[in-house]
Amino acid sequence: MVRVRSPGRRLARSFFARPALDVAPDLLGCMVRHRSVDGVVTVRLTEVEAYAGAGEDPASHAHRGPTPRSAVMFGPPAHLYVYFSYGMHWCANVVCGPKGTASAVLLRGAEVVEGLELAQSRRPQARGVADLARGPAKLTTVLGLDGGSDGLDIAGRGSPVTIHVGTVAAPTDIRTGPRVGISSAAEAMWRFWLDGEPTVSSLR
DNA sequence: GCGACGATCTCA
DNA sequence: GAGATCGTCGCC
Repeated sequence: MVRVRSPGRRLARSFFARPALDVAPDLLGCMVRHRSVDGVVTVRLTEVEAYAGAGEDPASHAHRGPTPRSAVMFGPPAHLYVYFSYGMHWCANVVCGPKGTASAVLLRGAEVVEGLELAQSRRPQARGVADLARGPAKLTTVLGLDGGSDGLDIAGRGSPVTIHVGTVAAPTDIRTGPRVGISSAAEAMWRFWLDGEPTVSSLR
C-alpha cells in the first residue's frame, strides 16, 4: 500500500451517505483529525465496525427505534454519535446512510500520526505508541472526544473534527471478522481491520 | 420506579 | 479473570 503520513482530501457527506457496510472498509487508512484548544491530534484508522440500520441489526443501539441516546443515529450522515459505555468510557461512531436509516461505523483502532505529545498526555497509561488508540474508548480519549461531541457534523463548515483520505489499503490488506463485545448478531462479519497493524484492538 | 446489563479497560 | 462504575432502556 501507499503510505501517506499526512491527511489528504477531506471526506464529504456523500462518502458517508452509503450503507455502513460499504463505508466501514473504505474508512480503513483514513485520517481522523480533531483540533481543539489543546492542539491537533490526527489518527489513521486501522479497525472499524459497521452497525446496520434500525430493525436490521439487533446489536445496534438504534435497533429498537429512536431513543434520546441514539437520536443522532437517526439523523443525517456524517454526524458523530458518541456514547458512554460501562459507566466510564466514551466511544465514537460516524453516522452513515441516508437520513433515517440509523446505521453507523464504530471507530475501534487507529495509529496516531499527528500530535503525538498531546495524545500521550491524554493517555499516560498507554504502554507504547501502538497502545495509544488501540480500542474504541482509547481512540476516543486520544482524540479528546466525549459526550460534548455527540451530534457534531463532521462534514460541516468549521467542524473541529474532520476525516480525510489517508493511506490507501489494497483489498488484500483488509481483514474481516465478527464484531467485538456484543451478544446478539455475533455471527455477522462486520468488523474490518488492516492486516498486520499493531494498533488493531484484538488481533486475529 | 427498578433492575439488568452493556459496541470497555486496567491491573492482578 | 475480576472489578470498576453508571447511564440507558425495557419492563413492572
